[in-house]
Amino acid sequence: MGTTLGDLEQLVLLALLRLGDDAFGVSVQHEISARTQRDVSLGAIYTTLARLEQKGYVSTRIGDPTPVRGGRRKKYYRLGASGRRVLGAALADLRAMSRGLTIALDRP
Amino acid sequence: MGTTLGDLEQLVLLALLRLGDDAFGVSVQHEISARTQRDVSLGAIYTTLARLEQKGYVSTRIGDPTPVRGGRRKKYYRLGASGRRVLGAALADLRAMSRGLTIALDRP
DNA sequence: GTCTATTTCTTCTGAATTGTAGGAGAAATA
DNA sequence: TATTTCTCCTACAATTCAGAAGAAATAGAC
Repeated sequence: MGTTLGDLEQLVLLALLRLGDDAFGVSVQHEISARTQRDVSLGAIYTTLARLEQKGYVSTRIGDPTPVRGGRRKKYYRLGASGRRVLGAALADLRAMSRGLTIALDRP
Repeated sequence: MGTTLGDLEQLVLLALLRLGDDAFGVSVQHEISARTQRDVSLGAIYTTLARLEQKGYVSTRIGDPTPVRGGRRKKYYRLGASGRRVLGAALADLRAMSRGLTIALDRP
């Protein structure tokens, strides 16, 4: 049981960073689909979030209900110190491997 | 069964790019362990290479025996056009998700 | 030359981890 | 009660992983 992250785990953790205090299941899905070419199902998002929580990489809190029809209480996720560290390590590894390789990297 | 890459697949493909004409199982492992903090077993490297070949992302050729004791013939791997494209897409997604963050993928 | 030892590299195998989709369920307002 | 939003559950597919076994090459002894 190493400390490495899968590729979806990396994307989800990055989404948490971007979203700050407004990171919950649906908004994470939106963030990923808006910025990448991947369309990930909500089920995949939630199972990934649950696993990251179980590993201690993210913490959660239950939000207040919103005055919107159907506005169920959201479960907010937040990146913890260990999660940030592991994510940084994963990205650092990719950076190290791709350093100097302008060919593959700058290709849109 | 999409066209997404696992995180080890990404590292292996990057290693192939770096190694050029000298990419075989053991050298891929060396390249990754030399540049990253990950220590990946040879078995993991070979299963990943085989899967990438099966997907058509890499091509292979069998090399000549080398004049070294134990110099078994190597199986050389080379990144193909589709592999390069998929790798570029995976890295582009990560870049898009980390753009603007201090933890960014392309931080100097 | 042939046999054996040794080294290098590859392949196999089974298990653990991670990724995935779809639908059921819960919780909120109208 | 109806409707909407969001979460959770479940089952399976794909990827990652380590360790052991296997194959292929040279070197040295005889």
